[in-house]
Amino acid sequence: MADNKLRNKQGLTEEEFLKNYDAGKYERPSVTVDMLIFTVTNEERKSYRKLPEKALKLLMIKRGDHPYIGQWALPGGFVNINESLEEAARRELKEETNIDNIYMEQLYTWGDVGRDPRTRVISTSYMSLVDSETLNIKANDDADDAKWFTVSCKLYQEQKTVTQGGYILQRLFELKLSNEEDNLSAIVKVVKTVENRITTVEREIVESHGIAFDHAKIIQYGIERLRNKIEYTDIAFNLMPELFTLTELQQVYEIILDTELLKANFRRKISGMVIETNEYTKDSGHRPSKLFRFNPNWQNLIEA
Amino acid sequence: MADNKLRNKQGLTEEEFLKNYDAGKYERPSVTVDMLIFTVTNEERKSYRKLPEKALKLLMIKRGDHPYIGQWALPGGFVNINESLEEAARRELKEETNIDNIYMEQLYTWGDVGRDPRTRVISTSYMSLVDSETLNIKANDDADDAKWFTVSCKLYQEQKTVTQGGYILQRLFELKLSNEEDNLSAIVKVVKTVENRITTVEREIVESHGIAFDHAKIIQYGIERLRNKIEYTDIAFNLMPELFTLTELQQVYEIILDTELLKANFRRKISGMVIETNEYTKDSGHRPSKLFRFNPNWQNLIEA
DNA sequence: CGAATAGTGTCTCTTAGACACTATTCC
DNA sequence: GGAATAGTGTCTAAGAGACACTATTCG
Repeated sequence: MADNKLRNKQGLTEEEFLKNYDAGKYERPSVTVDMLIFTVTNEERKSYRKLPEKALKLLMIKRGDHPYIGQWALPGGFVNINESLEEAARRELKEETNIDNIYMEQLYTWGDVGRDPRTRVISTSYMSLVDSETLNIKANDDADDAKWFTVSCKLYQEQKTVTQGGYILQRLFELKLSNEEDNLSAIVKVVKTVENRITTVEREIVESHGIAFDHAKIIQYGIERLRNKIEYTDIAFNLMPELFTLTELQQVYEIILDTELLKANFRRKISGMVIETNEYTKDSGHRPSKLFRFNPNWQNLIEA
Repeated sequence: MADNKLRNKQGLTEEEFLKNYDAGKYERPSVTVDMLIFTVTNEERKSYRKLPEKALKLLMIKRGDHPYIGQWALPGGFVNINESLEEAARRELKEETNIDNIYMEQLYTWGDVGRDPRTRVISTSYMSLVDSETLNIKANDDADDAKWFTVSCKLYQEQKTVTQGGYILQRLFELKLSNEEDNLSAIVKVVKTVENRITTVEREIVESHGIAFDHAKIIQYGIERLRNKIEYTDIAFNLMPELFTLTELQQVYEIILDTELLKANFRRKISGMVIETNEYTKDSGHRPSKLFRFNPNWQNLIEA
């Protein structure tokens, strides 16, 4: 901290300055955290001999009050004046999932003026990845209901326009959230502009059915980040149970990346991240497969 | 937006609800933006035949008031209630550099409770990259002085401790900011913990000489991001003038990454990102070199 | 010519992608 | 045997890294 004896232009020491500091001079925005809590679950198996398919799930909360009453929003809430952003995020996470110790990462801070019709709200979004076996949902107080939705986010239109000094790349993503009861959807437009060496990316919600606030944008951004990071980090293992087969791991990569991967190549790529055990799956209706665990000593080359 | 006719538990429509909404219920933090404005400049050439060396520069502002009076802080300021985060960042950028249209990217939001001794402040940091030729510094109102500092951030200690379920990787970075008049420095500790498949990264300022608030941490984070992104995106070109030689471009990569690169390999790597012109450097004291410009149609494979 | 920088060719090793093949279990 | 999944070997093409070489300008 600064030297206490220095005086400012008004002749005040730091101590005097801080005592007189009026924090109420400016009107302040509210600050919230929004949580993207992802997990991967096994769906019903189609035949007793087939493997169950996996699905990427996102936790949403039904709004019980205005605004967007009856629509679905990301879990989250206001940041208390005496807790850090991260503490607020962990608190929300605990309230929703009843789990303490899970992977969490700050994504982005959304600060547009009209985001929330109640008042000016700036929101920092966090992404959390949970293994579904460890999971146990607990409903929140100020919300009607918390439910898992199967998420998909597909690029369905891409348009590139070449300009004098660059180009405009416009992409439309269709975001779908569904479970037994509800089907939500949204279209998010992502526009990347390159003009005179300057790149800008803008996101806009074109339409939103049943998804509150600007949360469709936040979800699309989160899925994009998840897709990027799964390629060069080990975050996927946060979605896995303690022991898993390589096919299960591959399925998780496939639903997140929304592509099919070749088995042999996949296994080579992740070979350093896993440790073989001596256990095997049972009652599979076909050849049992070896179980693996995460290798915590895998060294990530790129990330900090 | 939600259906206006729906009524909440208190029997209010959305219109009625919003009219009665009391935004003042909770104490709110202040929200600021902090700008990391980087540029690359040519230093004095040592001999008339040698090429000038390049230096990575960061703009800092001398604090004219408490707290941290006399120390140096990142440019930035409070977010007004009627402007978006990004607008606030662009406004600060314009105030400091007098330039409108430059590269800017949101980095991270810092929300620890004790960050600012005046009051609770949550700050979103942005990184901007400017070509030094286009630059023209304009001093800020509430600051004594704005000055460019040569930045370096070196890893000088790395310690890995293996635990039962993972490891702890502790890294110490030495951050140095210097110009003709001032030498600032800080040591930032970055601890990566992997335990039971969960990865956590924490940053802590071990010591800070002349750098205000937690800004040493923010700078270290920004440089890390810059180093990562220069490897797989085209952001480096924001630091280049319209026309440049490949050696200049390589020098920019080298000072940011803090390593020497092999010329032939570097040229192969960036060949798709540049367009050859018919112009050459003059009066170089040796063989002139071809000038290139950025190729705006270079397709980035990874990023959105 | 020599100092300094510009610019190119090529070898090696690693990795990503595609494909084909073998192995094992249960019914 | 057949259905289903487990698991491996190998070819090819692209890329990263290291190194050596040639080219051009100015003084």
